[in-house]
Amino acid sequence: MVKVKAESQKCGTASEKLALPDVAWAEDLAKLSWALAHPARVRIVRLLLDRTSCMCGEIVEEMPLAQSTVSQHLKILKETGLVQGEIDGPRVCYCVNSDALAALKKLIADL
Amino acid sequence: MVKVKAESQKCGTASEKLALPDVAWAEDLAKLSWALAHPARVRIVRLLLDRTSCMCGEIVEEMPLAQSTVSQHLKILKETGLVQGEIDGPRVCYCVNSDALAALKKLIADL
DNA sequence: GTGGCGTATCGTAGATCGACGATAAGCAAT
DNA sequence: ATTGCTTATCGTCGATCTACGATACGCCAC
Repeated sequence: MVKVKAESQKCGTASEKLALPDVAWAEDLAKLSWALAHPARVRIVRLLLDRTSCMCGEIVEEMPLAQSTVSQHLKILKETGLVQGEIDGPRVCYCVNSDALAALKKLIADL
Repeated sequence: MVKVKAESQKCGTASEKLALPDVAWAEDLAKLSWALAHPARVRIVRLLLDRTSCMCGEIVEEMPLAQSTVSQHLKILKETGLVQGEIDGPRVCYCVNSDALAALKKLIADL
């Protein structure tokens, strides 16, 4: 839906520049894309989608990575908003933020 | 903020393993996502989509980056296959590879 | 060929990532 | 309060990214 006005002219005039909102838009998409820019994070998201929720320890078992490394990836995913964790006693139950995922899908689809 | 659903579901003993193809799939998606994991590259792709094709020099003028930096971003985009450049005399006309873009859209949409 | 234009590559420097082990922090049960 | 389990953070290392200027390459026009 974030359509940009058509400046579909020939590659002759460099007069047009990207609108300011476009910069923020690019940063949003870049941030979300960056969250998925590592295979481990992609697999984590996939895992959470398959299970709807999951503990950190289980993710660790699925991947050849140390617990601290997985925790860091989860932190990144949380910072981008793609994943959220709910404290459940001594554990944390992670799940995908479907709103953020939908936003990413829309940004990509509207590309 | 966004709220999360109940944590009641215990993530019991389902020690499922990701299928092997899933690893390759994750790497593919990660690679494509990585291409868009930088605002400059997002803007480049957007610019190319708006114009269907564009020279490197024009991209440079649209962004506060040196020509060599833009060239490096273009190289990354080419390596991922999202963008391709046609040599047109002394210049290079870049355009988005719609197949690769469609592949990315599908990978994201199927998430 | 020479010159000029557009692009790619090189080399460098600073910042960030990705990985790990070690350690701290939080909560439930004893 | 102490123990045990789960997760987060710290500190560090090597690798990679990002940016830039400088330079090399390719292609026309002259």
